[in-house]
Amino acid sequence: MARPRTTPRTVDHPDLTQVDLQQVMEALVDPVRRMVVSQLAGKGEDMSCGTFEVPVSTSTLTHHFNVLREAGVIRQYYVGVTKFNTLRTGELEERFPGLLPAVVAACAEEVDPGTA
Amino acid sequence: MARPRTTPRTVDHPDLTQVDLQQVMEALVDPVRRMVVSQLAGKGEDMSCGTFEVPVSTSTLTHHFNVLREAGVIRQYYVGVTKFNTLRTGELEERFPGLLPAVVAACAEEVDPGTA
DNA sequence: CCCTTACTTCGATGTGGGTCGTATTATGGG
DNA sequence: CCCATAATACGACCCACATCGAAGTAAGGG
Repeated sequence: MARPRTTPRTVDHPDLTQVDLQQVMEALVDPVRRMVVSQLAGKGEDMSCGTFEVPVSTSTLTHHFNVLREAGVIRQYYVGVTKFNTLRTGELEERFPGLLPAVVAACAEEVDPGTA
Repeated sequence: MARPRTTPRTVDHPDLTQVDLQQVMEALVDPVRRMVVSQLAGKGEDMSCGTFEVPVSTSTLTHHFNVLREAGVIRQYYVGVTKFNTLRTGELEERFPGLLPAVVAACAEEVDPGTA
């Protein structure tokens, strides 16, 4: 019986009760991180880290994902060598009602003023 | 007939159409500025600059008022030597629906978790 | 096994912004 | 007129953070 070569890579996520507004605001104030959130919300499905359209290097992008994850905005999980990202929409809504939708809507409106 | 000694002091305010999300987010990400916004929203009436409870010097507070005003979050006007502040609630709601209420609610919830 | 793919880690860098103290200006009262 | 009050302007300081490139690690395919 083959023992697993390595432990499957896991990712830690904070409970939303232990995330405060300051953290979320700091996560959402960066334009690149808002792009990530906006693209996740727009796509409606999980996206791998490499598929985001952002004007920064991959190492910088890794940093942004960390910030978003630690602020409880996104959830991440590995599938093989690829890391996927989801918005923690429902949990965030419970913790900070209306906040994420308002920001996402404002992002969308800036990208395409007609759509809103 | 006494001519006015000086022109009455006026304050410039941006039109909300020329304020972008980045500016508003940057304005609201600072905890001191959120205290200002929160106290304004909680009080329900205009407040003079000196009546806010914030843990910074008056010169720093002046800076925060400037940032909030330039981001279109507050409106300021002089009455004699005193400067008053109002939230531009309605205009902001039109520009970024739901954003200010969500932030204000989150602030209030942090200060007093029971009230929400 | 090696190689590629996908992402991370680390260290260095630069800059923006929050902070303060001091000096200054504006208004109103005595 | 002079002074007190309210707030601003200015300059300096400091630190957090976004950014990058280069090197590292982990999974999977041939």
